[in-house]
Amino acid sequence: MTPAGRGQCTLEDVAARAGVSRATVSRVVNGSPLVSVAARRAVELAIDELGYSPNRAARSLAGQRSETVALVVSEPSVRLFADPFFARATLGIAGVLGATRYQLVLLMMHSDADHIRVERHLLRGGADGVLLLSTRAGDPLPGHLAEAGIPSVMAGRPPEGVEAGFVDADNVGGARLAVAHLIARGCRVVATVAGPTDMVPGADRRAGWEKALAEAGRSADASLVAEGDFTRPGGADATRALLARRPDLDALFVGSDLMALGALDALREAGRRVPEDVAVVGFDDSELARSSDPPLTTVRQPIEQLGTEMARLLLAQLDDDAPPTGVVLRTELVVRGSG
Amino acid sequence: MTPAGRGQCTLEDVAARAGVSRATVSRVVNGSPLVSVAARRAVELAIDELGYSPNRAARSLAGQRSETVALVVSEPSVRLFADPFFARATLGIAGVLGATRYQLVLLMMHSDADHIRVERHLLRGGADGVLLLSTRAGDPLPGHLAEAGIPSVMAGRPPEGVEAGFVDADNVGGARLAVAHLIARGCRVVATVAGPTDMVPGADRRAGWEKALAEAGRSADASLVAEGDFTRPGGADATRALLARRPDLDALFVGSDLMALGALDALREAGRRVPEDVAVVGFDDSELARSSDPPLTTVRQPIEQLGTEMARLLLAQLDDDAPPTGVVLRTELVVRGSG
DNA sequence: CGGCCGGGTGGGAGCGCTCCCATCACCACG
DNA sequence: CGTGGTGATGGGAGCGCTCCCACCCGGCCG
Repeated sequence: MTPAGRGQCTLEDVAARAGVSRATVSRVVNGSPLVSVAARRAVELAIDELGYSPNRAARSLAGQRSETVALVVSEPSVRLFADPFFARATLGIAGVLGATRYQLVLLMMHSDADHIRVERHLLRGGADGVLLLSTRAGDPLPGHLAEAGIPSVMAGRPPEGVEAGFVDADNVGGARLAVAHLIARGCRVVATVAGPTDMVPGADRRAGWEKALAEAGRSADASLVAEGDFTRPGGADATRALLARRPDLDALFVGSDLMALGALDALREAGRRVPEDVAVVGFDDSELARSSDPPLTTVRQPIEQLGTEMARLLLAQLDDDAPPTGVVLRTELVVRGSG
Repeated sequence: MTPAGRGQCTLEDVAARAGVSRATVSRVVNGSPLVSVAARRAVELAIDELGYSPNRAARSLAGQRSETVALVVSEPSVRLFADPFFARATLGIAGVLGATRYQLVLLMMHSDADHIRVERHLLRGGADGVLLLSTRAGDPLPGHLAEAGIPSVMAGRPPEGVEAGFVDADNVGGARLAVAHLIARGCRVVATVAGPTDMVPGADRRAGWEKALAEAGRSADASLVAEGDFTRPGGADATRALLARRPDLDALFVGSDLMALGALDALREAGRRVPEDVAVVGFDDSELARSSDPPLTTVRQPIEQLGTEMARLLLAQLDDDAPPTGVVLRTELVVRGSG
């Protein structure tokens, strides 16, 4: 049986068939320009006939690379963004990476032990590049990767002082949009249920709220802020606290759709009508926003595009060794019934 | 500098330090029993001191294995189960696999071209085992993998004639539960919005509906079935068709929560009150079910457990070469406001 | 007491690739 | 017509591991 069978065929086989040396075939496969047109054609023909495809393990062993991109996700965030954030971003990432020689390896961190395991693996060269889908501010991983010179791209702005590529939705801008909308609607007291301030999106959305208030000549009084934990009950609790503190509030900008649902719960419970008594705007435009009662006015971020951009930025570092850069994606306001 | 630095250290280094040969170290690492206690201890000590961990690429090159488990997902289904199905199942899978030597590689199939690429890659030995997270009935991939002798586990029952491991939720049983509940509630005309019959869960849930009706001594008349495509508008359309055909219906079992939301839309539009005029039960217990108006009574399936079981079954095939087996997970009824 | 068996061990030959270097043809120049 | 490039090529030495085989040594049998 010829080497053409299922049992893989090697560079050597191709070389023999094309009447050239192993090295020349390798050059063709890796796109080196130092090959004559005739040789290149012969090799390409042989590759087609034999159905050759390079052996990953051999390639990465000899080349001291892993041919792998790691997608790092920490578990709590998967649960948190229980809405399709993870799935959609991954979709975008896989779409871009599927067309390259890189394999996408999933690294989920459940426990602290996982955290250590994952970091060791990456620092050991377990992946050529790293995509960080969700990290808390204060997580040392991005910094360590940068120090080790391992290309990486984060979803969300990197913490201060860390030189990493990133793709972020325009959280500040989106929040401003939302709050400006509430003000334009005639609301006088615009409070906010903010996400945890130790998470960048939480902090940024809150900053956008402040900015919009400042631009309208209003002050962002501390009594107008309550912090939630990005969950539905958390949003409800924060809203109750706000209601107790500021019974005069007539608008609520909430740092995530999930928390906004909690806010709706609390408002209903308090007998406030939405949007007549209190207008509510969320953030994310998750699936949930469409089916709540009333449907949620919210800020949409292009999640799938976030994934594709992350992959693209990483590839630029990996293949064209471009320096790490950042991209900010535009967000838009989706007006529904709640505000 | 000793080989202990960041720059990896090899079997040979460990062997030198422990005063044994490379082969002996390899035996220890791979758990061979043919090593004396003294040698084993010396090697383990050396490994700890040097912080050795084996090189994946070398191992898989020499061992003719890939040390990899592929998670295959087709894109349309990610979009469909836009609810956290994918994320949660993946969580379960990664949790189990993280503790093993296998890497989890993500393979998403966007286009038909991807389909071919993925199949070729797998049939070439691109992964030691395969986890199929979502496949349509009629997809040849599971069959091809089985023929090639590549261990695999599917989410959902495999198509007829294919010998593959699988983990399935008890769709039939869950549907029976739901319909029995509607009947016990006093509903007289229980119709169903079924999922596409070419998808196993769609067909099974419909079968459960029929079974429950039969058990109650009622006939599953064809006029009581409309097929949706697992989307919200699809569910609404199917419901409209049912309403036109059977204005007397007073209960609806819907094959997914997303379609059930569509059903609620259509019922509201037709002026029917839920659950007073028409009781509605969904399937999945997605996030959405909790926040709809009224909250959806639905059938819960243990998605994360589905993932862990899939991983476990695959590992059994891989490491203990157990034959492929199937597991069916219990579903339960969650009663909320809609039925 | 010679042979034989078998657990424990070391050496060596790859796995399929990349990359460096030597080689060689060929051209242009002095 | 020699010399020095320069572009194209082949050969060889690994990358770090697994696995086969040969080896050595002790105990036990005949």
